[in-house]
Amino acid sequence: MTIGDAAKASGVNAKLIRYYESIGLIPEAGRTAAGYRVYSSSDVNVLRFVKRARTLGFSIERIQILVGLWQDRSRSSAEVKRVALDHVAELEAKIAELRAMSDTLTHLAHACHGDERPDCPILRDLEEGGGSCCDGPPR
Amino acid sequence: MTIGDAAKASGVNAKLIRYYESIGLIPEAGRTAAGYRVYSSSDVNVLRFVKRARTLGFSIERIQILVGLWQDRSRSSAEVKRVALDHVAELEAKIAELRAMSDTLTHLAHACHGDERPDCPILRDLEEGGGSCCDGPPR
DNA sequence: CTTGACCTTCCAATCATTGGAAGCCTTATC
DNA sequence: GATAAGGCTTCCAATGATTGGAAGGTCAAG
Repeated sequence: MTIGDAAKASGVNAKLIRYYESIGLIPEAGRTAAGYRVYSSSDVNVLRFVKRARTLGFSIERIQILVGLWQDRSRSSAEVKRVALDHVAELEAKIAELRAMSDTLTHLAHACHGDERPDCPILRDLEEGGGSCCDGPPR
Repeated sequence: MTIGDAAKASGVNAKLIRYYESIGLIPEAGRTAAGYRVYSSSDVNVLRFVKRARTLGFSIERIQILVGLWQDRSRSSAEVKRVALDHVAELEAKIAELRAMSDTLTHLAHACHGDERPDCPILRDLEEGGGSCCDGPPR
């Protein structure tokens, strides 16, 4: 299989496969006499694993670890679970951050007339640093 | 005020102030005879506006627009609101994406024993592409 | 033998921010 | 006046993951 075939079979862009190789996420592929990279179906399995892990938002660094655990028959599921839960914690932190942004902005936009007049609570918030306008009692 | 003073007053790193100037987000600062950048309190206000907007997750591109509207007395609040709501839509899309990742992983981790044995539903999901393991009926 | 589709490497851009290096300016102290 | 500290300047580079393009080699079919 050439890199293009492996790309189709795995769903990972050929360009990205080369990148993954360059950073050491996947091992260096074999080469034909002409210098073309050669892939086996087990290489494609690794690429599919990586793709699924990326879909779940794992960083390349964590995927390195996961691939290592995957191929280690003496792994403990506790190790895998810890990597996954570390990632979940990061996802939840990011979600909370975005949630706070969205809620603040939604609140401000709701208070904005949205007409032809220039007066706007959104700009007032940005101007004042979001300190204390319109907020309920602090808890 | 020097750039360091403006940084302290606005909360925006001096390095970042230079960057914002280089990309045209803020106008070029005046200079002393020796070439030092000079800032006024109104410059600091702009920096604070930018900082607050970044805190709310606005892209630099959108902040350009917001600063323009802020300084445009003939703006309509509808324009501001639209920019804000566009951003809210992006935030919500991102949140939904991360939510799906987190939920999937939480589910998988829950099904993982997390002990010394190698068997692990998380790795099985990554291996199989998350196709049909453990899912309820598709809707 | 030419065309087109593939492959190769290298460099660059994305987005916002941070870091360092090398060198100049200002201020304070000796 | 020398010197040291600390702030300022510019330029270059790195982050993370991915994508884009350019320039050139290779393979298969016609």
